[in-house]
Amino acid sequence: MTTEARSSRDRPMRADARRNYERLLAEAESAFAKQGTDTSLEDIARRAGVGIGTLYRHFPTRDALLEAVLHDRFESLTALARELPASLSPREALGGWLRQFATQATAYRGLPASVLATLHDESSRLYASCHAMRTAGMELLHSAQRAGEARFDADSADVFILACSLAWATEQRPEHTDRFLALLMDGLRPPTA
Amino acid sequence: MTTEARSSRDRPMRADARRNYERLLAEAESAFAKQGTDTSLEDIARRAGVGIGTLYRHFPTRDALLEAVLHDRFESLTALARELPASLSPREALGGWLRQFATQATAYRGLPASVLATLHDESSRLYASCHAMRTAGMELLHSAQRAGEARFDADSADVFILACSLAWATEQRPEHTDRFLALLMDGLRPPTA
DNA sequence: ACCTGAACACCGTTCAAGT
DNA sequence: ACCTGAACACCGTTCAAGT
Repeated sequence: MTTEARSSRDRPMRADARRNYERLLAEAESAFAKQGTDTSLEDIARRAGVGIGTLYRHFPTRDALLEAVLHDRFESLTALARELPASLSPREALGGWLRQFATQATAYRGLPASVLATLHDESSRLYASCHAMRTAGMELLHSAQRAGEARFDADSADVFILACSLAWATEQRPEHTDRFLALLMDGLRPPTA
Repeated sequence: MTTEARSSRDRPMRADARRNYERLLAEAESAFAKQGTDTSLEDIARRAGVGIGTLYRHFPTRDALLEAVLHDRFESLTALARELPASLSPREALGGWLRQFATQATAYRGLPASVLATLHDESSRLYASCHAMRTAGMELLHSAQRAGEARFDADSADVFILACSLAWATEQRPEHTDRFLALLMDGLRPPTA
């Protein structure tokens, strides 16, 4: 199954295999950044100087490769969601997290779509990593709701979709991130406030 | 240039050419609906029973084909934008139009992205047709702003991007269109109201 | 255990040859 | 004037053969 891909983080690898793994990761990172999440896998292998088969051995699907590239980002977003409430009001914490999420999710063109797509496919490696981040982030929504600082008629699935839409909009006009975010946050305000 | 594609609506065509044109349009419509805007052009030609060259002759680019398929939708959205203010308040007119826009833009998966992408490419046939619709729709935003029923710190380019994000979100959860729309409309409310 | 690249299937796009 | 389909370039994915 995904044993090969996993081993790179969990178990030792032969030196040449590890080197190939790292090279592929580095090239994938830069290719996704430059060309978007639908960039050519063959190109990545070529630039990394390995056969296409090697890419598939390490990353059996495009999602597996994307997950490896995104893993650290997702982890830090999860961590952020747990730290923010310490220093900010529930509403501010949610806003701060959404802002960071939108920024991170704009790193590669097409990422918001890829992230949402993965949530429909539990078998994907991206799913687990993404799910944890989503859960942590949406905990901030629940806190804000309990504190009466966010409306109740939007479940976390909705809000996560909106967060992705926000990222999608941000992708179109990065310089207006703050406006889009402000609008989303205003929309999330409880009706009576 | 685009003379061939144009001629189908403007000038007479040889009978066989017209038949091919109609068939291609019909197959494209159903292929876009079933497979999204990135569906295979070869497949469309095959289903229409014509050579791939014939598809390219009538529709030199994917956008040209998309435009032909979307033309009527865009025209009716433009018309709607002009009719709504007669019977509704400026704010309600904007909301009603956005609702219809989101619904229409969900007809084919990937459409919100295609529509936004086209606005960066003035030479595209889709551009003109899309631009007219956008202008008419965003006129409703300006009316609402003048009536004090929408905030001023969002220009029409922003709001159109948001409308596309709304459509994008709707694509993910069609059954929650109204919630997403309500949230957007609340976000557009003037701060003091 | 890992790597390679040929092989297969598929698509986008062009264009010479046909009617 | 229009149609056809072969030709070319490219990509995703698999797998037999190599070390």
